[in-house]
Order: sequence, then structure tokens, then C-alpha cells
Amino acid sequence: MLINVGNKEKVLPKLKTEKSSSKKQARRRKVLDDSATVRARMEELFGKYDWKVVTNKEDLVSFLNTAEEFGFDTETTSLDIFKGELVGLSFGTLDKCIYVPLKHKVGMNYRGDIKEIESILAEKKLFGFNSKFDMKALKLHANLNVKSEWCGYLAARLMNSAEPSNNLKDLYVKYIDPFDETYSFKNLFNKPFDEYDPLIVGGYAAVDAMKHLRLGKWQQANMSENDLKLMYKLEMPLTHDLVDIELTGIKLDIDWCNKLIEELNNELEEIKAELAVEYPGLNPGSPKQVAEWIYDKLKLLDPSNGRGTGEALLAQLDHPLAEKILRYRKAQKMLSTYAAKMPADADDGIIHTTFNQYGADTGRFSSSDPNLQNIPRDPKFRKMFTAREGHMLVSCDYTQQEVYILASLANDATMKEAYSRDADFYAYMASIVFERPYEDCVKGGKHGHLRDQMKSIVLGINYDMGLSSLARGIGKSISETKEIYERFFAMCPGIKPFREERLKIAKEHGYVETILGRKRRLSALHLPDFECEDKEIEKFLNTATNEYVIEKLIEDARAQGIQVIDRRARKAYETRQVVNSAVQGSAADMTKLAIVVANRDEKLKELGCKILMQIHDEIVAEFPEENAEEGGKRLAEIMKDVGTDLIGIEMKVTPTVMKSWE
DNA sequence: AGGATCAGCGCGT
DNA sequence: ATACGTGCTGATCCT
Repeated sequence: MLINVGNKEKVLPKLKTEKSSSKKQARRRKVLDDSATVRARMEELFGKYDWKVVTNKEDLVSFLNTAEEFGFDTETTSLDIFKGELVGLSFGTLDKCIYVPLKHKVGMNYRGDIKEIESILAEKKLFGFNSKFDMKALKLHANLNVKSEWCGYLAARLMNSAEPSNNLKDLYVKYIDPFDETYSFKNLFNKPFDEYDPLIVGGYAAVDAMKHLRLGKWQQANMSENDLKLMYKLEMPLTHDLVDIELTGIKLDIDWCNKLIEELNNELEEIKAELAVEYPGLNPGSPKQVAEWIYDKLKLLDPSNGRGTGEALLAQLDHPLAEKILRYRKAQKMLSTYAAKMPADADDGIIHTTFNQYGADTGRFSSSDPNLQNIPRDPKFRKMFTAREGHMLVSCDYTQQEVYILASLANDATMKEAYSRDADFYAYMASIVFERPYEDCVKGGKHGHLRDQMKSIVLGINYDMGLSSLARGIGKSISETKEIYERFFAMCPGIKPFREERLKIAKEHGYVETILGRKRRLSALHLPDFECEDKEIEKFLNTATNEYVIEKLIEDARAQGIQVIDRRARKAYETRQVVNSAVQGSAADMTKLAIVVANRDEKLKELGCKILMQIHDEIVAEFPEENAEEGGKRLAEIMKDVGTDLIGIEMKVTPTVMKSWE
């Protein structure tokens, strides 16, 4: 496995690490291009390991008979399994490993059908790293069904959501062998793996399998009981489900895509023609050029607040140029990211996304290549995705999933009461907090706007919004907003203690937990606001309360060349993450568990249910037409029961049956 | 000329 | 000083 997943810097935008320089160095290292050099480099890296190439069934079976647990790995010619080939397969014990070449263009390949070892593999515990990729590749290209016991990537994410790198090589050096050299496919090889002789490069593949086992065993021995449970009850079953979900894919309505493409292209041409007349030379896709027109040539805005050209800013301008730019960007986005992108990514008219089941540090999924979790709400674009012949799509979504979870985690009597009534939640909450009759607070009622305000406030609580941004959101003054906020906290007595309790735990232990005990690590909350080489200044800064005095002191100290570390922004950021992660991460727990349970439900199996995708609080599945109605009900029921069991509040799930997604 | 990376932007829950 | 993502284009740096 060559993918480096989930390895993004997640820090305040301003903070930088020294990571980029080492990457540059790696890039400069000379690529190996002649076989003698490759041979020498392979020997240098893998000569110390006990590895060999296996090309016949007897040797393979006899190796597999030596142990019960193996690391495993696959080699492919592309990270997109639908474009690439399966080139080989490797297995490793803790000290021996083998490479089984399947489709090398040079040297000898395995003689026989690898499918024949399926039953042997079923008896073994296979440790992978991002093993979903390998399972997919084996299933797609060799019809070989494998269920991995362990995924080192998922385990690493569970053990430390803030791990600086989730790359196998980095984890291996950090936890298993500090003297092992890190290397990557790219700086070892300059042509596809199948163009090398397995006898020369087999070590590269075989050793990874061994490393997978070594890392996995270390993780099992060192992770908490609860993390182990999450692996075995949630993430591993889920990763097996995702193999099928991703391989199944979702059908595209190509004709409809083409229609959208044509429409958008026409619109873009029109706008470009209009722009060319009055604003010659302007590329509307270039923020820099747009800024030049707005700030320099037309002087529509004063650049003192920066030279941004974002939507909110342009929309205020009320100028034909701004209006055209916005229309252009919208159409360009819809075309390049959606309408044209989907058919381009499809394989035989089917979209196979890749879900990263631990994509976010909260535990949420992400989706890529293509991302199916940010398809525009506009039904025009959702309609690109359609059910197969004779089938229907069923979409089930949790109603206000995160708000239910907030009510449960905070154990807030008012919010729980709101949910126990069969009423509009936000309208009910508005009627309590603003002390108005419920009927007046419903959508379209006399005080319907209070419902909208309540919605913004609850969203604000979830993101731990500051007063000023909330005030902007609901269109009130800061003091009015403050009053509303205070009334909300008074009427919902669970919320404040919940925040404080979570924050206290986070400060003490450095993490916040979801309902299933998934941990999100935070690094700065336990540290003081300020650190300074001059301890007297440090003490003063950390005890002072006057904002102005603090700023002045920092300024003076820095002017004298005294370093001051100011963690206030980071700590405020992490404070917001504490509140949100508990809720967002618990929501992720809920939807993940629902998929696992649904995929094991006998009735759904009988009904021919195939789950196609997850969009955080929504699961989309496909059923044979005649079963869709019943299947939707069953899927919704399962989701509801899983959620209700988890949080102790009756969840609501709405199924929708449709031919195309909407 | 073409690849890698960054900034700015905008789409979703 | 609103949480979590992916990915496009253009700009820029590098080979």
C-alpha cells in the first residue's frame, strides 16, 4: 500500500511546522533509473530482512502454514484500483516475509490461480495498513475475498487522532524501529512496479507486509481496552462493509451530466463574452486579477481590509462586474467540480468514491475521488446519481442528529422535553426561551423569525461561536445577542455545565471523548496562556486580566527582543473543538454503528439492500424496485434504533424512496 | 514545458 | 476568532 492517508496538518492556519523542508530533501534525492542502482539500493534497504519471492502454490501454502497471523499487502500500478492492475501480493510474519508476483512484466510470476488460497487465508488473521484498499484490489482483480483482522491506519487514528503522520513508514520508525530508514515508492522507483523484476524489488513489497504485522501487534499490545473494542466492534466491521460499498458504487445518469455540462459551458461562454467587452484581458477565474480591477482600476473598495474577492464581499458591491464574476465562479465550480468531474471519474458509468472512514479527527468520514459528501443540494446536480435498472434509491437521514446528541450529552431537561413532544424542535425551544406561545413560533407564524434565530443559536452553541459572529448570524446587536444567549443558558440548564465539564476533562487529560469513547486529542489546553524566558513577565501575563495591559506588555517585551509565546488563540480554538468534537464525533459514532448493524441485518439482506454512500447523517442505499418501500422503512428503523440506544433519546429517521438522488 | 505546492475560493454536513 | 472535510483554478517555484 502506497497511499499516505489522513496526513494533513491540523493546526491553526498561522502555525507552520518544519515538515516541508524534509520533503524537499526527499524529492531531491536521486531517482534510481538503472537496474544496477536499483539492485544496490534494494539490497541496502531490505538486505537485512529475511524475504523471498514465491511463485508456486506449494511454497506459498507452506509459508502460510507456519503461522496464524500475517501481515499482508498488495502492489498495484495505480492508487485508483479501477485504473490500475494488481501486480503482486505479500505476506509476512514477524521475522520472515514473502512476495508473490502476479503480473510483473519482467521476471517470473506466480503460477496458478491465487483464488485457490482463499480458504487458507480465511483461517488466518491478516494485518494490513489501510487494508480496505488491499481488500478491494484483491476482490476486484483476483476475485479473492479477504477479511483483514487489523488495519494499522485505523488503529493509529484511534490511538492518537493528532498523530503528526499516519504514514506507515513514519509510524514504523516512531514506534517499532527508530533505525529503519523511511523511503517512498516515488524516491525509489521511476517506473511502475510491474516493470521491475520481482527478484530485485520483491523486498520492497514483502517487507511492508512484515511491518504491517509488527505495527499491528504493537498497537494491539499498547492501545486501550476501549480502543480495542472500537476496532473490533466498529471500525474493522465497517471497513469490511466499505469494501462492498465502494466496489458497488453508484450509477451516473450520463445523459443528464452531459446536459448539465452543455448548459454550464454555454453560460460560461456568455459571461466571458460579456466580460471581454467591458473588462478586457480579465480572467474571471483569477482572484488576483479580479482584485486588481476591484481595488486598483475601479476602486470599488478600499484595500485596507485586505484584497479579498470572496462571495460575501462581492455580493455587497452591487456592481455589474461583481455580479458577473459571481455568476462565472458559480458556473465554473458546478462544471469543474461536479457536472464534468463525475463522468470523468466514473468507471463504466459507475462512481466509486473512496471513503476515508477516519477522515476527520473527530471520527467522521471523508470522501474523495470524487467527494460524494459535498454534492450541491440543488436537485439538478443530485439527479446525476441514479438507481440501476430495476432498482430504486433509498435515502435515510437522521433528523437534527447533532442537536439530539447535544441534548443527550448535556442531559438538558429542556431540550429533551422539546424532543419528547411531537413538536417542531426549534419552534418549541423558541417559545420557551423567548416566552411566546408555541403556535406563534412555528414556521410562518407570528414570531416565525424567532424559530430561525433559535436555529442559529443552537448551531452557535455547537460550534461554540463567539457573541459577535452569532450577532452577525441573527442580525442583532451584540448586547441583544448576549441577552438572548444568557436567556438560552438559563432555560437550558444542562448546556453550560456540559461545556465546563468537557473542558475540565480536556484540560486535565488532553482529550475529549465521544459517546463511544473515541478520543480527540488536544495539545495546548493544559498549558498556560503565555510562556516567556523572563519568568516575571510570564507570571504577570498569566495572571493579568486587563486586555490592554497584556497587549502592551507583550509589545514591550518583544521590542526588547524577549520571546513571548502567546497561546490564547490556539487555546480558544481548542476550546471550540472540545465542544464540537464531543457532538460531531458522537454523531459519527452513531452513523458508523448504524451502517455496521444495517449491513448485518438479515431482513435487509433478503430485501437486496446495498448501501451506496454516507453523508454524515444520511445513508443512501439501493434496493430492487419492489423492495424499496419496505427496505427504506427497515433501514430507517435500524438507524433509529441504533441512535436511540446510543443516546437514550428517541431519534427520528426519515426514509425517502426515489429513482434519482435529490 | 511540466510537476509540486500554496493561496483563495466555494461546495457539503 | 464557527466545527469538520475535498478539490478546483491560478500563481509561483522548481526541475
